[in-house]
Amino acid sequence: MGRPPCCDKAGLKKGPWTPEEDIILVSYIQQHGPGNWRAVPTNTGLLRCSKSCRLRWTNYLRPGIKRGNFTDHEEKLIIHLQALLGNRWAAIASYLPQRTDNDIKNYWNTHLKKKLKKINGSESYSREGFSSEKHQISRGQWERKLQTDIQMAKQALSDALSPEKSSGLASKPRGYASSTENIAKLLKKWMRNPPKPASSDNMGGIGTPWKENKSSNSIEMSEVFESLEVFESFDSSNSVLSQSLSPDQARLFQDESKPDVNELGQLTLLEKWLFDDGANQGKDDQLSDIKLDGNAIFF
DNA sequence: AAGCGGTACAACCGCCTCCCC
DNA sequence: AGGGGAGGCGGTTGTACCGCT
Repeated sequence: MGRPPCCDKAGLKKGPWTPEEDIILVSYIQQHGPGNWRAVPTNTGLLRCSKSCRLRWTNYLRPGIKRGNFTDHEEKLIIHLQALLGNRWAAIASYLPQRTDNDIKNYWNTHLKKKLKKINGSESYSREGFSSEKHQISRGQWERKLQTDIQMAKQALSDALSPEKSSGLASKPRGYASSTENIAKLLKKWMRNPPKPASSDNMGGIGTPWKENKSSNSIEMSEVFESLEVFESFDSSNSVLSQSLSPDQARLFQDESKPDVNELGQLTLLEKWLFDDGANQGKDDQLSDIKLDGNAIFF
């Protein structure tokens, strides 16, 4: 007797999630908190496998997720981090707490890959990312850019990890109201744009009612951009990176096309900077306020 | 106006890692 | 210490939408 399959094919529903399912999932998580995903389908009656529930939550329903266009800064940060970490989307996503790994992965595959190919030409860009030997940006420039982005990421990360500022990512069972609002919002949209009657809907679903209506998001998004513009103006003139790096350490950031043992060191260093550098808390406090406001706008 | 191709993104699949017994 | 199971992760696919011809 093997292990009970987590995704028992028989009787399980696949395909797009319906609003009803979302509501059931969210209300369950409101009560019990995320985790113990195996118990979720059993306790909720959802005909979904535990993985599917977890994925739906983490990629879509979780509070604090920012949707829509990626900002320039986010884009650059992703590019830098991808160069550093390779296709470790979860690790990259941890530096952009409002984005999911899936989102980042999709964005990379659909936008950035092509963009970088265009910019750098096929020679200097490989499937893994940059080949830094041929990278056109000089090391100094690149370090400065990275430094700026790291400052941003640091703040975002500390916000996400800070209990009082966190938008509820921690595993506390309470505090998922924003998620409910999220659902309510989506439901409104869904009511406004009800799905076309599916002629051959044998998946049991109702098509893809959830596709974000891009035009109807314009107001929200402009607000988001407003708040991020402050982000953009963030002055990162301190040279944390160059000051805290020995030449050897700095070299770690140079050649990166394939994750290897060194890379763990890189990640550790990166995280060290993100967490340890408390010298710029003044700026960070400003940013925290901005971000809090931003969250208030999002949800 | 219709058809077609490209793009974006949600969701699935299968492997891997970590934790618990 | 070893095995089993749950959760996590990255790659890939399916499909709806959009713009161009």
